Amino acid sequence: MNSQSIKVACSNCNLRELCMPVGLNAEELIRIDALVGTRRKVKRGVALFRHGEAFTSLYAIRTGFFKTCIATEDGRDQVTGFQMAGEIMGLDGIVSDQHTCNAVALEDAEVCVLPFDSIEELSREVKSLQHHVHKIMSREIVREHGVMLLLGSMRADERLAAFLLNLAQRLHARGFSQSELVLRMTREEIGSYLGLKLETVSRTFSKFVEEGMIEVKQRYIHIVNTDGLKRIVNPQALV
Amino acid sequence: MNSQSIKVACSNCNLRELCMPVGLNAEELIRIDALVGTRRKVKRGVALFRHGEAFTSLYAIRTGFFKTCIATEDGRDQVTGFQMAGEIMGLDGIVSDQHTCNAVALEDAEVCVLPFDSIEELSREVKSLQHHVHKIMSREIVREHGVMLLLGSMRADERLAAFLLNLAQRLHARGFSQSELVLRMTREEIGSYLGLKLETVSRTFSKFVEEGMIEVKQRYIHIVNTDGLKRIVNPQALV
DNA sequence: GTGCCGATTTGTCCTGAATCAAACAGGGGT
DNA sequence: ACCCCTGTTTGATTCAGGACAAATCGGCAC
Repeated sequence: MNSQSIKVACSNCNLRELCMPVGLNAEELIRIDALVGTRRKVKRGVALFRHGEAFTSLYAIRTGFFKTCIATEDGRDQVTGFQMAGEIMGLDGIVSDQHTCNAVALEDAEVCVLPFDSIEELSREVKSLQHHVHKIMSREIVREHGVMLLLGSMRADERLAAFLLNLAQRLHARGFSQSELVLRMTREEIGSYLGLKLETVSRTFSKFVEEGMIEVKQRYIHIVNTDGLKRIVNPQALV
Repeated sequence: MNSQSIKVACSNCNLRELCMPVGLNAEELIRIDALVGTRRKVKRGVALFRHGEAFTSLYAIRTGFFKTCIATEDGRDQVTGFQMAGEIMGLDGIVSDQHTCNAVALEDAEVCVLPFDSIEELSREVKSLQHHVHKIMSREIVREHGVMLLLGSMRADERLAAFLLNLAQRLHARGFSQSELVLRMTREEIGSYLGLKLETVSRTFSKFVEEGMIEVKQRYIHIVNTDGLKRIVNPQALV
């Protein structure tokens, strides 16, 4: 067993508290090490999978940052999410055995390939894995409910504030600062996700800067007034 | 075994081709009959479950029509979906062991209560059930992607056309006409789902009537020109 | 039948975000 | 160091949908 094969295992992955193995005990953890068939590196700008491709596996992000988006034949394009280390992609493919969206790396990335057959097989034996898989899918459904709320009923500034707070919170859970972040996506991609045009995103950033909520230097964002942003999203929340 | 207990079984439910048992063979079908713990009648306007309540079961709709919606403390309210016979509700509750949205009956309804513990238990033994549960969750994720596309990038008339076509298609799959339908929800609920105000929904209906696309009489809708509606949603689709 | 009330339609005006346009970075390659 | 190209900012204008208001409709209780 060389150092490479040791590394390809959930049990010594530093993301195990965030990723597939959450909630598993030591013994179960060892059992799911076998889930990770291979690793795959994905260069910035390259698709991990595309709409229409056969679905075989879920993907757990080890490093890097992705967007998922759906594109219609008439040229519409909607970013459906941004994914970071420890998050699972590919759930959309299960229902029809083919992917229904594109997953594109926004920076050089590495993913663990989790063959779905193996996940189902092991899920039948390891109760806590089964339940965790259900939770992962349920979490995605709930996340999307939140996006629907955002898209259906929020103003531009509310959407952007919610977006920044969400990103910061997820990065914080991964050990990064909760007030400083580097955006991996363009203003246009943010706009697509939030149902806004890139100019509106840019203007709203500028407005937040004027109001002293944040500092912006290109993709770098410093959240100066977290409570202020929270108040924008939900005026009642903090009195 | 009386006639009542015979009826409480997937194997003689006329929705078995649409509901939980899809893809199961005769033997498996009998095994999942035991899943249905009880039936529950829900009067129009009453909540089957509410945000914050403990999650214990999924619900399969036998008869009736529901909406699911999330409400925020600041009074925002977003309809996240409309559900009809054969569809499964409650998936949002798995991740945190409590429901995160409200499910309200839009007409008198009856649901099958499927204790989630039992589903997981049986899923570990019946492969095809396991896979079907995964598909149901994946389908919901994909559906929500579609709603995100709609909310993020479509105009009012495109949203409403897509909504009508989707309803008609689902009703058709249940043996109803594909061109006539009776809306179970108010203009306001449609608007909430589509990210529009009720006045805009009403105006857009009127516009469709003027253009000869549909006929409207209160909640009754007759789709006169399906292709016309499809062209509104996607101009490229039909040449 | 009458009256009430919620749902819907329609009208008018207004506004937030889109559109169009132009200037302005900044980074990478040569 | 230079240029090019992509991404971003900012300005001016437009417009789709929202907000507000009023009229109409229909069902239901009495």
